[in-house]
Amino acid sequence: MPELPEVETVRRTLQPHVVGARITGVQVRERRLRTPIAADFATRLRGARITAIDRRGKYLLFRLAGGGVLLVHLGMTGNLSLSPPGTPLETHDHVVISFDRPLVMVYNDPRRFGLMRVGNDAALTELATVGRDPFTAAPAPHEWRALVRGRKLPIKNLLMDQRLLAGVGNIYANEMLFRAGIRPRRRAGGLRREELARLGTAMAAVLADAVELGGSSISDYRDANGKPGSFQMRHAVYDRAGEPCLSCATPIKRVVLGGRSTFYCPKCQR
DNA sequence: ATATGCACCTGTGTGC
DNA sequence: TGCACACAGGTGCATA
Repeated sequence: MPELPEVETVRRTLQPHVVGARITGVQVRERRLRTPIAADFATRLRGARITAIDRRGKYLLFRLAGGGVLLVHLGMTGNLSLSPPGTPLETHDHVVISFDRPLVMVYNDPRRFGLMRVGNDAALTELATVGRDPFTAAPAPHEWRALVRGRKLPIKNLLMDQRLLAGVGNIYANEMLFRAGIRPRRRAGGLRREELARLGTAMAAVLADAVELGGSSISDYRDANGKPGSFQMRHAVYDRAGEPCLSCATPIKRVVLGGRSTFYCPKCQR
């Protein structure tokens, strides 16, 4: 579920409540995430004060006083939400963190594809391969050339390569290619200069709009306050197979690229 | 090095 | 109503 705009929305909605708070309790109800939650996870968090929340691609980094980091990835169905102490827990509420204020932060994740780890920046190996963040550090036009040079894979697959551009997932790769007028299957290295320029513009616009609207709520995504996003109302192609293109009314096509559903308008995207 | 396919896990929707 | 199957926002590993 959560791609860059959703993770950024969660970060923004957590920040005012959690930054400055001290962790007073950590309850791990289910350790079996993508990588099992370490045995000393709770011990290392207890007593720590959160000084900031950063984001790198789809990762959230809770900065802890003293140099530690709580690293969180929401996977496909992960969710971080705030609630008053004493709120009944629900199925798949795997981790509950309480603070020195009347507030708890709950990690819920039905499919358990997410990740929670405590360490320092150097010890968090998963951060080593995270590429540049297209929301806070969008590639300049001349940098696109270097990103795609010699690459034969479909441009959509390249957009979703977290080692290059961290944060773009299936929804937003589809949407930005529609806005750029480029077919998802086009070989990345074969795109012309003006197409790359259009893609850069489309990427910035789609991400900005999506963050502005609080992300996309397809089924169960909510921000930290339980509020859904509304960018799904703006989806031009994602999950619209057979429906008319919003621009030319041609039926939207669905194909599979890299094992992921891919949607495009055969007329507007060349 | 690069590209692809599948496994990981639970929930939901569809068709029989 | 039950059952089988396909599919879902992501990533990592095995395989060519």
